[in-house]
Amino acid sequence: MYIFVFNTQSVMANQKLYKGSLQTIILKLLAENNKMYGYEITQKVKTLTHGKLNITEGALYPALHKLEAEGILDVEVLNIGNRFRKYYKLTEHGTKETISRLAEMQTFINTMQQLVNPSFSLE
Amino acid sequence: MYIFVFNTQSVMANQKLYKGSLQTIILKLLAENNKMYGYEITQKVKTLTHGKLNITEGALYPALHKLEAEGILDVEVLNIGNRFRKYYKLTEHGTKETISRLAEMQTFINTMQQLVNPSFSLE
DNA sequence: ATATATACATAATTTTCTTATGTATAAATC
DNA sequence: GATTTATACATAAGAAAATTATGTATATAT
Repeated sequence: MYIFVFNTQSVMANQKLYKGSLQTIILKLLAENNKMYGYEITQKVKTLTHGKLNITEGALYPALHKLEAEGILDVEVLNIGNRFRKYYKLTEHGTKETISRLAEMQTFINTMQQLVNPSFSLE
Repeated sequence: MYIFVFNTQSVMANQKLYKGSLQTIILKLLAENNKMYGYEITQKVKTLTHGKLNITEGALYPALHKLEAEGILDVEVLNIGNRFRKYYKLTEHGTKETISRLAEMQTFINTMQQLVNPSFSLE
């Protein structure tokens, strides 16, 4: 006999809300950690958000490829034993872009906070 | 001779970030204002966000119709002179749903704030 | 020996938006 | 008076960004 208990309140709130913020999250992590590989990013985000945000591979890898194609990220393939890892890091342009995206994210956060709960506002 | 000046920094930051939050914004406004019509919602959001968020009609009306179909909103059609307006208000179920969605939004905001700038965190 | 974790990738589908288009009345401007 | 802008609804086509499903392969833990 098994009893499963899920705390749906604390885990995986509304994943939908994170739509549109994945790229900014990736850029912020790379700004802090110099170079990271995809799987590492998913684990780091899971840890930092206490499991609230789980980046799926189907979202992550296309996002990394796109950022690379846009010249925001550089990639370096390293052999680790018998397998490979693709390490990503910010280009010079990517660093500028990150600063800009983080500013936009802060504006967004402030605006949403103001909208949903004016009393929490910093203004 | 015309000179156009746009301040692209303060107006319309990254509209993409708002993806997924439209329904919650609508619900919050209806919780505060009892009943509102579509156009009124777009104007209210524009004012409250100082022009940072402009809800398009192509996004708004389908969202209202969906919330109504889900039993979250009730609609009442009123004649104003020679035209009509569709006033929306929260159902009983919609009020509960709003409380839940606002809690999810607050969790999202806190998580994103923590991610992009840990020093701003309230924790 | 088997299951789980690590590590990449892509295709099909879904969701949610933008952009474009359409209709119609009211008010403001030229 | 004519024209533009604002008010007020609606939907269709297309784009963007995700989820879900599937695939491959090695390393580690049970």
